[in-house]
Amino acid sequence: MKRIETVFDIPLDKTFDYLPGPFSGSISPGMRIRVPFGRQKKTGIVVSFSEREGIEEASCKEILKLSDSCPVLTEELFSLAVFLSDRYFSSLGQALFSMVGGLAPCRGNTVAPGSAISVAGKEGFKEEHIILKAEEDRGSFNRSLAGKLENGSVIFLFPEVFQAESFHREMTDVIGDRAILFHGELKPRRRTSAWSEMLRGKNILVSGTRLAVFAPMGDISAFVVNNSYDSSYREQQVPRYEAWEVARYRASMLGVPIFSVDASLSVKTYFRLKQGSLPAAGEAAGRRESNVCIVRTGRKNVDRKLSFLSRDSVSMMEESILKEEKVAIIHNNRGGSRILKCEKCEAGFSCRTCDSKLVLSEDGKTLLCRFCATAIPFEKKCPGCGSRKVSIRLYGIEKMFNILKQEYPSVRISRVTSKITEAEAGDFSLLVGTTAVKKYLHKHPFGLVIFVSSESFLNSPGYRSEEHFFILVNEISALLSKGGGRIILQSRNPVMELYRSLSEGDPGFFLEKEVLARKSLGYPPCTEIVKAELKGKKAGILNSKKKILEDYFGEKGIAVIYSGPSFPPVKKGKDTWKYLLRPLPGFDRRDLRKKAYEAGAVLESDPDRI
DNA sequence: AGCACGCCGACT
DNA sequence: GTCGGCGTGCTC
Repeated sequence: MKRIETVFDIPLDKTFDYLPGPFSGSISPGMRIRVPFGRQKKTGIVVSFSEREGIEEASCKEILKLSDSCPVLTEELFSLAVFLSDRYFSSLGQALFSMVGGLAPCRGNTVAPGSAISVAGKEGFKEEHIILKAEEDRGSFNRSLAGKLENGSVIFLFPEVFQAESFHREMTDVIGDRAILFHGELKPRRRTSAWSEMLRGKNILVSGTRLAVFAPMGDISAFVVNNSYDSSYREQQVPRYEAWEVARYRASMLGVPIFSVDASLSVKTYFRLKQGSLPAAGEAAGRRESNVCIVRTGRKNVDRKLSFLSRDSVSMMEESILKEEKVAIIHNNRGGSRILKCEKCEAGFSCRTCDSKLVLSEDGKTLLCRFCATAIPFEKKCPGCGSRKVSIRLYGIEKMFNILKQEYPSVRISRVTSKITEAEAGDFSLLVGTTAVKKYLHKHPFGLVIFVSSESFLNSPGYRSEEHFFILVNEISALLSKGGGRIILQSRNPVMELYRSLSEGDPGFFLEKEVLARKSLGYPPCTEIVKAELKGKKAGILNSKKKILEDYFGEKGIAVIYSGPSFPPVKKGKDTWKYLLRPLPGFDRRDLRKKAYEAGAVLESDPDRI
């Protein structure tokens, strides 16, 4: 009797065999089926048939029902799932379910027999990066790339749903229902109908978020990724894929081009450009006219009443308000944003091992290095010269908002944080908030954007904090450039390459330095790192699991960069252990995953946050 | 992953 | 004395 080999959304690579029962003639690989699984019922995905009769027939259960009347996955997506499971440490089942897990049962429409993948051959693959001078140019780039539609379907990825929706509306006006919107926030029914239209259709233009990288058309002719460095391209659940990377892999397998339309260079893009693995798109690495101005803040030049702004910032702000331009004040509120500065010496808060900046832990008790495992207790004095003249300032959005309202009673001031909705923000001419104000910069012209404390961004832990700030400022710079808006970066000590790059509009200073740092310290994009998270309550059991992992790391030459709950500080209880690993190139990914599974650890390749 | 079974610690 | 959290094992 024929067996149906099935995989599930569980971290096991094993396939489970079922008997077709009454559905014998109507099952094919790529369909989802409902089956008994232990004491529960589960949905699985059929991967193949086997004729094996060896195992006892009795232990093999029958399929309960078919979830789909036709396959929801193509052969190409199957092989993409193999890539996902290998690259991002998941089972094949988890990879397949990340593509079609959210779909309602798919009924009534059969895939046209001719729609099997036409493998175009690898020669059509190329990677191109477009760096926008102004955000307004994005539309025309995307529209021109939509011209590729003549040769087959095109997938457009956007970081946020609202951006995908707006491009989709625009495209619907041009090509009608050949424009399809696809993202994870669609209700199952709409998501399913979009999926089956993509399965059957030709010359489709898909606009979507990271999930749309799995759009199932058989005639894909190009991928377009907007702001390809954006952190929302990273899936937070297993498999923790990165959509730009998946798109690139898919493009290379299909032999089609991939375009990135970016408001900023990222370290990764720059690294690839430098390696020569990318054709430099125009002046990708070149300069743009800068609208960024650095303002050094210190005792002497802060405003009397608005103590979080320098006098220069205040006068520029008042000037803008008089001209009836909108002004935004941005502050990174995370963890209270402690700003450390020694009044006596310059080098006080640097790590002795790797010369990187030290930051204060959330509890304020420890100084932590953003790159290595250095952690020294903070005793309210400068670790360099011992001076007690160390300033720790703490500002919040709320406090700044109240002070501003008091000082400018006639100005319409609004607050923006991730928790405050647009309606609540209302009409305004002065906006105070976290990076959530970015959304407003898209929707209204602004004359001035002030970063209260660049340090509040740069001091957040993680090897990419400088890069994130660099990208954020470049994005805002692109948003403001057409309207002649300006950016002020307040900083207590603006001496890094980063500031020079931003103020001179030349990304090279920062990117060059950053690539060198990543290279010598062994961080992405130069070296792959893997984060392993281990949970456990009882010390004894936890230690035995830790031992499984640590023995394995030792045996395979996998370097552990740090471990234990002391670094970085773990917020959610004391029961999570994190390892940051630096495996040797070409390591056995499947084997590492197997060991991690044994120890109950979750792996993430090249994590953004460490 | 999710569920049941089974082991030790603190409670009426 | 049991209740329950957590660790372990199994799923065709």
